Amino acid sequence: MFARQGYHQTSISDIVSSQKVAKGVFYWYFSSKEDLFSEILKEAVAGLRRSQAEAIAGITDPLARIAAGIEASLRYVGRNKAMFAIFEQALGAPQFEEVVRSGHKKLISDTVRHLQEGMEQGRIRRGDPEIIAHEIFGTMTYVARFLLPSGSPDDKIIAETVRYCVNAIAS
Amino acid sequence: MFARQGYHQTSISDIVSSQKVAKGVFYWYFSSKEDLFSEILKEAVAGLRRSQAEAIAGITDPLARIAAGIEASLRYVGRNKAMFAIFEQALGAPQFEEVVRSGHKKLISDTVRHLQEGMEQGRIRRGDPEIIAHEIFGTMTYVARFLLPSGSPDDKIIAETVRYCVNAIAS
Amino acid sequence: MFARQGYHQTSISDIVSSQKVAKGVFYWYFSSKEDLFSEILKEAVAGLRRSQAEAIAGITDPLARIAAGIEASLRYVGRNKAMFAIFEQALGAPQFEEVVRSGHKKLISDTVRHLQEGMEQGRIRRGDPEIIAHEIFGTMTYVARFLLPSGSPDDKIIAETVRYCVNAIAS
Amino acid sequence: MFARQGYHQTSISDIVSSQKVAKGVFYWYFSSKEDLFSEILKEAVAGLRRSQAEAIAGITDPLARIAAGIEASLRYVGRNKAMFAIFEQALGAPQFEEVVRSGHKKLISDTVRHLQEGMEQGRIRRGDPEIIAHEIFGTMTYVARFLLPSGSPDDKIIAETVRYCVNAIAS
DNA sequence: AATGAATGAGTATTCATTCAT
DNA sequence: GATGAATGAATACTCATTCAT
Repeated sequence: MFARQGYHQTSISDIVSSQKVAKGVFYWYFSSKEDLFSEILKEAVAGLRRSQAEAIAGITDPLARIAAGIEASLRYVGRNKAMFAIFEQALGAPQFEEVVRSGHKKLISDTVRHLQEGMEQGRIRRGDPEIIAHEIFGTMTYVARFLLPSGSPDDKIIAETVRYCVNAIAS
Repeated sequence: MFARQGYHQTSISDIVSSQKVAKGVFYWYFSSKEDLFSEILKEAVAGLRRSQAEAIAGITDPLARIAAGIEASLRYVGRNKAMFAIFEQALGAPQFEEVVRSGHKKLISDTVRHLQEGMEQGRIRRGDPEIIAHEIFGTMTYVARFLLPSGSPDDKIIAETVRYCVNAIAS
Repeated sequence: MFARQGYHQTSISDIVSSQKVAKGVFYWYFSSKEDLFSEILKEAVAGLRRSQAEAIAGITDPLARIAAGIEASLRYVGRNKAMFAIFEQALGAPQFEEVVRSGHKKLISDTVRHLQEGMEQGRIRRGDPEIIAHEIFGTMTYVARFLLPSGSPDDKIIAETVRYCVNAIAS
Repeated sequence: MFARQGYHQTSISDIVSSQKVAKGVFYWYFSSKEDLFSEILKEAVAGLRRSQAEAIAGITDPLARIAAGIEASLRYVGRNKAMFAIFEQALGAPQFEEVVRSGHKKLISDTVRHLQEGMEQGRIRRGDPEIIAHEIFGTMTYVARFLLPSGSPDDKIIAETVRYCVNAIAS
């Protein structure tokens, strides 16, 4: 509901009545509306990291790992569009700044590690890995936001995006 | 104020009292809170396009035009962080979907034109220009969102980002 | 309404609908329910002090001033039973401790002044004026609380109370 | 907890968790929150009467009995400040009017008996014993409320209060 | 006897918007 | 053009109470 209607447009009333439970139950499990939203946010980040980790398991080449990570991420987001929409809402809201920052840091530092390794091995061009990680992340995010919901086949979009990022960073 | 506190955390009261005028004045100039926000949004998009247009004026090589556009955009966003923060808030809110979509379409189609020209001239690798335009946009956006507010010098970040995008699309 | 139904049993809704105004008006004039209650409290104390001051104006004998003050207070409370009931509710409530304390201090110190003067002139027996002031106050308060609302004629009660206090403190 | 935080600020949750039992237990022993509060109230009145009865046992002079009763009451309240605070909260609340009234009636009629006897024996000045009993009660109550919690030594306050009341009613 | 999850009515407060002056 | 008092729908959150286990 947060994804569909937005955080502010979704009332606790909406939430509990959609689950056919009384209002009190909500507060038995969550301390506030913000709390629920944060939980979803954290779960979204955790899920994304899990699917990235699975995808790169066993791949030794750092550049290939990054490519696999991008593909896995886009597929994950494709399957969990609601979670992604929620993430987006959190971006602009001061009250979720902290959760967003912390999620980001984790995701970025995962990528930074592969980038550093790749640079050392000469597979990835030299540069500030922190900046490059953000660039990759941004590429993925926008594609996910504006293209995956559209009609065009995901596979084509995903392949193009992987190619874009690999070109951008390969040495 | 929208940028600093968020759309919902900013009340009409806050706005008018910061300008030392009465509430009625607000409704003399804007039909609603949403209207004001949309105006700011449209102005942000227009400003970004203007600075892109200025930057690429006189450049004939399409790839160079894109590079110049990216640099100009990042500089513009760096100078107008508040506007950017507002844009971000609009992304997650259903009520601004339309304005966002329309702004995006304009920005994307500006880039698509250069990409198509570049592909025809062999300066830019073949691919779906629509997808590539989104990729470029996403790269810029994330960098703007997460790196420009940080302490590190903008020039370094901008140079790295231009390089990233050019590598990604050059043939 | 606070006096009749109690602070917690009186909702903002009750208050505004009794005045046939919308809920928002309440918050235009008072910042909260607590604020309204505090205002009433302060007004009650101010009114009591005013009627005491009027009653003792021109009386030179300190003991007579105290007697006149007691009579005036009881008559005031008799005329403003609602205000008194409100004061009583504030006594037990932690959130009004401060207002109560400050009101009390004023009323007590008014009396303390007369007591000291009376002791110096030998009209009033020696003793801790602070304690005696509380004793007088308590006498009045309980009488007001439990006897004035009853059927019996006020004059008799008031006369008896004045006599009680005067006996208690005269030298 | 009622004394410290107030009746409304104390939830059943607070109560049961402070005792490390589940909510259900509360309703096994008490039928409602009001019920618990009333029980405490009644117990407070009973305790006060018990300590008065003990104090006056064996004293034949009615005036001395009253003096002993006042001293015993103040000492009891000094030892049971929480109970007293609870009594005070009940004063303003319509839902406890009945319990308060009934407690009062008992305490007042105890005193009235001694007063009548004292008047017959010429030890106590003539007057309406009902009114005088309230006056005595009020004196004690306010002293208890505002002076006993303060730092000053209880003995001095108690002695002064006994003197005040005895002066007030002695013939 | 005891647990604690579930209920749902109740309530203070906010705020976009209007409109008589 | 401007004021600011008034409107009232909307909403997060609390908490006494119940009851299946």
